[in-house]
Amino acid sequence: MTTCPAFRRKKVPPMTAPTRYTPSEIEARWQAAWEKDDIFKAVRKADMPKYYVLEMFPYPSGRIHMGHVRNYTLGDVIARYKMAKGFNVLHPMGWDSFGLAAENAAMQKGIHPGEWTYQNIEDMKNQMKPLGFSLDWSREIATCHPDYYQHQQAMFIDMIEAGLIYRKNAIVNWDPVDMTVLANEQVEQGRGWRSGALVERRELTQWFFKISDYSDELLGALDNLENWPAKVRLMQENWIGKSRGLQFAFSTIFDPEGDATISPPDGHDRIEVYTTRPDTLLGASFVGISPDHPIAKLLERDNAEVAKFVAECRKGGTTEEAIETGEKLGLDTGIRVRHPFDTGAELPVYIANFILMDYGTGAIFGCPAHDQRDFEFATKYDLPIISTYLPSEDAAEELTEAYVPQKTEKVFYNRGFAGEQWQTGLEAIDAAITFCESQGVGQGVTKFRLRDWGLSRQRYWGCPIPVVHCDDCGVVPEKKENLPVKLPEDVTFDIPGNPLDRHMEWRTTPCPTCGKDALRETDTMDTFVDSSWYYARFTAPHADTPTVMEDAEYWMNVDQYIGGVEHAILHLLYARFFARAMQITGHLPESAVEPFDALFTQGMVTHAIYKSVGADDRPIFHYPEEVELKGDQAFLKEGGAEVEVIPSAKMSKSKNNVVDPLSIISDFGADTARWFVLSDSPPERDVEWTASGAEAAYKHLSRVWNLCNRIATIDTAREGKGNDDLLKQMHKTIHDVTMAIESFGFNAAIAKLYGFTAAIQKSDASQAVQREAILTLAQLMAPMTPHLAEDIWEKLGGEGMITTTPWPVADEAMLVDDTVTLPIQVNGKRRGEIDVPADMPKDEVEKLALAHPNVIRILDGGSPKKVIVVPGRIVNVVV
RNA sequence: GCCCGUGUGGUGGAAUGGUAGACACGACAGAUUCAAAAUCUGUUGCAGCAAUGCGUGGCGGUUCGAGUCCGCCCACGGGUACCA
Repeated sequence: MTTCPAFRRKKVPPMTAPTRYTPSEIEARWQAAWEKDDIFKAVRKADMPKYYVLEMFPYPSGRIHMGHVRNYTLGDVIARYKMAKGFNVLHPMGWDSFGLAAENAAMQKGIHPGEWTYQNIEDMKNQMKPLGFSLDWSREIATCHPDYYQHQQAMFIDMIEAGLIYRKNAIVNWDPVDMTVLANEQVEQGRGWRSGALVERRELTQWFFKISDYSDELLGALDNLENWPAKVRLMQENWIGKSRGLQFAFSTIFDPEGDATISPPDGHDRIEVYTTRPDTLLGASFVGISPDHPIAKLLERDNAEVAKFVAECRKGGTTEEAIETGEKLGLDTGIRVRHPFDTGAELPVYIANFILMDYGTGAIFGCPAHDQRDFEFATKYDLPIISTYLPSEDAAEELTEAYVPQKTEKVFYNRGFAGEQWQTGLEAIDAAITFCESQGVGQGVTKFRLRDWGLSRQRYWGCPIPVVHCDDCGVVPEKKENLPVKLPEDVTFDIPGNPLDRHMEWRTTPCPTCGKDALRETDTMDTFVDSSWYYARFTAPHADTPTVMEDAEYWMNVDQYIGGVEHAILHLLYARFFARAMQITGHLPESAVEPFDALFTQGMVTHAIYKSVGADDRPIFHYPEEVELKGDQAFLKEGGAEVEVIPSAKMSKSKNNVVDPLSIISDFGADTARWFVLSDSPPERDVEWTASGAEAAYKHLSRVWNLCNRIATIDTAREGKGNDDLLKQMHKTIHDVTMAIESFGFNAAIAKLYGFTAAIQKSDASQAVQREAILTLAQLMAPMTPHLAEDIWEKLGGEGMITTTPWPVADEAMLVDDTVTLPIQVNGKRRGEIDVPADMPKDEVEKLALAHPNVIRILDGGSPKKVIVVPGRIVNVVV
């Protein structure tokens, strides 16, 4: 900034522009200009095509991180690009502001969850504003605000009436010391994270959405989501898990040895099982039931051994991962069942800790020969292993592991009972179902893995479930005119558990039906409910009904939804269900049951971890700003000790490798931060944040800015050279960048913009052409670096604001090349190249290729077997 | 465990089945400077003086041609229903 004396001595041309790119000045000025004109405020305009861009709204943790910057920059590029393409853009922002972290903060810091949350929202908004996103802040919503959740409560009541919600028992993680329900993430290795007590599974009556009624619908509709990533559709398909199988019953023999130690439970003379592999029925060697199966529960009452075992099974967390990876345990109940086709055979009934009551019938038969888990179970409990099919007719039956071929593979059925001896698994399954049905042994049924959505949470910081428990009238929805059921504010978190349970003043309320004193429901809703309809609320954020039909009809669906792939299943599936539920209850039009037309899933932002070892052998993680990099090595700024560099880890507070975007913005400006998060990596991949990359981005933007100033001072009368070349490259760049933005190839777009910048820099074209080139460059950069683009536009006399200027259109005539360079391959290896006219016929290209010195040398007088000419691409000579 | 991804130079990455390494970082060399920073120019996959050979996590396959398609394996990441 300061001018040194040596510089002053030189003859300096009179300066007409500031000498340095200063983003802080530029960015503040343009943000004020956009705000003054309210250009991002979305207003319904019937005569304009709309475009709704939505990024998954953030949880207000208090600090934005680079992941947010990336997510919202991606959305902003689309929003600004679509605006330039003439769309009426809706680009709103809000806060997913109920959740566990606020209660944790309350416990740790003694601050009220509401106060903590609202302060975080304020802070994060202040951190986001300098980034210059094209957001319509007038539509801001926070899910923890009664203005939002009262409508959720109203819809909840509508959905109860529509039969979409019911109550049933379900299992939770119970901390027996803290006497509280734990979230899965609060269970560490089977123990409560605070108390350290072994977690138990406990049953509670809870609220459920009947999402499973829509399994087939949600599955089938995936086919129409063409603009969703295939991987997300596949993940949802597998999650819903449609299967066809056989459901049948084994008849039970309760007293096989005649000593009558086990009393036959009433109504349990049969055990219903479901199997997707009925073709393995003759290989069955045991029956397994869930510890939560009615028979297990009956036996538990008067059999101490069973009671002990079942109690053991109930220890540990509830996650599928914990159950599947834990040790497989079983207990022989003494009960036997008859095999339906081998009436002489009796199979033992085991209670097994890996069988889920929620899936199928809560009971299975085990076929150890064709299922690795059953194989291990059979080995452990010394049960027979009986093959039903073999890889060949003479293959040995002795197995050292389960034989599990693809279902599409043909195998030899040595104990088949339906269909051919040689058939595929799929054929055998169908044949087995048909045969069993004809014999009156069960029937073919379709089942889904998808379970109903349990929405009850035994927590304070969530949307209260608007129902009342009355001694006389039972469970009754609150009257709509009494909404919102607001959370009480006078609560404390010094005692574990849900403060709502203890708040008798809040709980006590008149029964909506009979008026007598009754008690409020103290469960609150899963935060996935909040995020299942915010996209719809954004279309009419201040309405006194959940949605407004005209607005929903105009703005829905979301044209482009952007967020992390970690939401591929739960959030996105729940939102799809909820849109249907809203349609049924009259809150969304039929056309909006699939609310997200296109989905883009972006990767994480990662950063190296700097680690050293402290005196007590415990690892110390250093912040990036504490570390100085020299090549591959890193040293502490203080003391100079070398630290270990662990590359590319997910940014995490506990590892101190979180880069604060605010410091990047204050050092280099928002445009640099935006340019950098877009530049190096494709948006769907994880991106490594490096300080050097950010500096490079800043240098480039400075170059563009300097270039603009230089062009402003060129003599306008100068003729210049290479005008057409620069214009040609300009049109190619318009074309390439437009295509790249349309396909989320922002990193590729930026590479083209680098190339075009270099071309302008080296160009000797006239001032008019150079001016046109850099104005176009500014337009193409505007979605990414809007402040810099506006500044260039203004300096070189562009009309109005660049943000509201239509997107440039490439001249098709300028895109075609007269000649092309064709690589010449011999046997697929590149051996040379030739320049030919673009429209040269194949046989002439072939002649030229064969005349190439390298080809002649390799052919060595012989003739080629074959010559492949792909016009405009390649020539391959096969010898 | 199960489901879904990802894997390319020293680094981030590019490449409708058609010249592997665009663009950028870093490094090296040069210009400029009293000197440095900044800026500008050039070189840079590996081996080799070179001709050339080898190269996209590993092994195999399809193809005139494979980073790209298929099969198996390895490593890492996401999800696994109460983190959001």
